[in-house]
Amino acid sequence: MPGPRPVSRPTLEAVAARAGVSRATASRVVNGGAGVRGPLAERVRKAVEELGYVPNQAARTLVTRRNEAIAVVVAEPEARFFADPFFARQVRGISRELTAHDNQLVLLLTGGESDHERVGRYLAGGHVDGALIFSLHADDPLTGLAGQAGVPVVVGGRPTWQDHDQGRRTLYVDCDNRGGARDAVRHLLGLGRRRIAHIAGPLDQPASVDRLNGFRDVLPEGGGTLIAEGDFTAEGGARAMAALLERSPDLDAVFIASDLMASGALHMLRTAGRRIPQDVAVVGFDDMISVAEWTDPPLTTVHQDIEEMGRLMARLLLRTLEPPAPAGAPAVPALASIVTPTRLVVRASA
Amino acid sequence: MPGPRPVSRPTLEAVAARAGVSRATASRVVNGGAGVRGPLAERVRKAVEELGYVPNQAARTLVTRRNEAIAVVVAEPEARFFADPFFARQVRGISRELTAHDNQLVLLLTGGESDHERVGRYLAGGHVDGALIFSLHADDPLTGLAGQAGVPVVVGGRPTWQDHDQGRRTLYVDCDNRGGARDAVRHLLGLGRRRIAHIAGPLDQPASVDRLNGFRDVLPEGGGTLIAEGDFTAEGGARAMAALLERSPDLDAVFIASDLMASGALHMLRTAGRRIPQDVAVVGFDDMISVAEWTDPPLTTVHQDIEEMGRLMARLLLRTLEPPAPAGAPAVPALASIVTPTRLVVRASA
DNA sequence: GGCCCCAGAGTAAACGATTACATTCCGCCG
DNA sequence: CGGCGGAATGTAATCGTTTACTCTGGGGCC
Repeated sequence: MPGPRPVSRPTLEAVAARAGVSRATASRVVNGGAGVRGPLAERVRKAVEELGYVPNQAARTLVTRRNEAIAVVVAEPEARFFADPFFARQVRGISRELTAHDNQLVLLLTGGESDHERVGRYLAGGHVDGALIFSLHADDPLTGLAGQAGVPVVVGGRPTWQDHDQGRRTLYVDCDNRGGARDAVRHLLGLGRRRIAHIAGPLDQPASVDRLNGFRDVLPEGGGTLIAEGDFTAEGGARAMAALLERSPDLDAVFIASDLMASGALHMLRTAGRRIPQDVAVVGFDDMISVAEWTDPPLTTVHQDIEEMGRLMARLLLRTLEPPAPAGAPAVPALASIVTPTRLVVRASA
Repeated sequence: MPGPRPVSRPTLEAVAARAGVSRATASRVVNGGAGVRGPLAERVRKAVEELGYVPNQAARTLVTRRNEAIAVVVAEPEARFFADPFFARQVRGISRELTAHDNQLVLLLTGGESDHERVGRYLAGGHVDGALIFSLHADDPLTGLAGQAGVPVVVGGRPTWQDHDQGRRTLYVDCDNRGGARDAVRHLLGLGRRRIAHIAGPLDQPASVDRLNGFRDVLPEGGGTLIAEGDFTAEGGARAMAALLERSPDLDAVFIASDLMASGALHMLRTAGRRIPQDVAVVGFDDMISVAEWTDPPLTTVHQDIEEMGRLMARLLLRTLEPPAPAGAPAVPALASIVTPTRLVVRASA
């Protein structure tokens, strides 16, 4: 037996009737009450209260063309992405910022190619005012889809195709991957290490490339046998570590492009009988506390403020949506992509 | 400079005009085309194609009172909940099921008390057709809010207040926590362990209580000094383990109510010089692969199919929303809460 | 004291779809 | 050959808001 059929919610009409005013006046009060005299406004507010009136968003959207909702689009060709705490945190920051501005968060998880069409349709359907896009790989068509649907976009992480016209224009928020990597490697040098290896993430992802470039900024000669490519999983980290140990048994430090890979690598190093940090010093990247603090030993790593990045993405997008400033207004700073700083957190592994 | 102002999307009116039919006919074709003759329908479809028409959801919702959207409400008084891979997986299952039925997922993260009012307003506003609610604690008013807003609800995990009238009626999806716990403890018994301890989750959460009850089903005498309460974090697991070791230094096995706590406990056991599983056998709960497979040694644990649970939640809710079957139709099975089975996965720790 | 003007309130026209109901058309049966 | 019925199509009401525009009344200025 289905529950009680939801009683039809009161409409603005009902509120107006109860307060003895016109629908227009009631509407004005509900939306801030500018231009309505005190006592009248009060009557309307009372009626709203008594009836438990809540505006019907569909009707409102229909006329204002505003949804007060933004989409978070997540490409997850591999299962990993969404389960990644990295992403979860970022969504949390986004949610905070959005609800602070009374916007809703619509989550779009896309699996394969077929889903892209669905997402495109959805964005084009005008369900949301803007989109925050996370895609793992270089060739992801999602951003293009959104753009051509006329939906403003901010992407998470630097896009690869900055050389395109569209790429250059695309707003993004990223952390200072390259600078963070430099700090990590300098720290290892400071500890007196001289055979420093690197486990990179998949090199079709800009973050991986940037971290690798940071490594090379400090160690231009560090090449070939001291670099291995992982896949941002613990298992991949272990495999890469094994490969490095075989090729360069004398390495005395590793900078690893993610904490998760680092946890796998630590595992492998222990298995190979290396003591950490005495024999091999290890530095990770991300500062995923649930990982970094609980490895054995606790991981020295490059911290990035993930939640803040999410917040910034949302803020940037919302600003994009604001109506262009009136002529006389104080000039707002132009909208631009954001790169947040990183910070080395020293624990026991290096 | 803002991008190109989004060109106004074509309306159904435009499609109708181009196809040379009335709006009504065009609408019928767009919604499945029942009762429209072949050639006409074809003309309409062509017009849709050429104009790139996408129905305006707001207008549609206004008249049908259907949103094709459901809310996922997550109480996260502590930061932990959302970052928990457990939850992420469940959302993934939900998303799969929803998009398979062309429904959208609206994510509502609620922080403190103040947020509850916001969520209540949102649900009452008729933005969504139903809600999936995850709350950590017993006294969470979210379910009540939704119910009183007339929005159908399915909750994740058994609610505590099953004794209430409302509680009994509330639909939920949970895994067989109690049975899983029994299997875990029986496994330890089978290994010849006799001093078996338990680290429980916070006992204001039903899942924790059920797992504890499963433990007691098998070991009714297992009491006092062999039970400690954790908080589902690795750190809390470590603390609880330390307490147990102090109170009962002779314990030879632990069943721990979550993998994350287990990882902390393993850490503590090693620190205390215990070999695993020789000195102390350890069984976890959840089978969070990213945790359980990478502990040292890999963790024996109780597997639950989290993604499937998410899928089931969504399916159950969608079924609730279906119009009541017409009189003559084959009787559909009554809607009921679901308890999914668990399965012991044996790795190296026990 | 008359006028102008403006702020405050009301009227009504959108917004873009769905759908009950009216109309038309056609084939078929008696 | 006329009328009947049902399927295909069109007409128009409706959903609940916002907002441009009109109307009203009263205060300030000359």
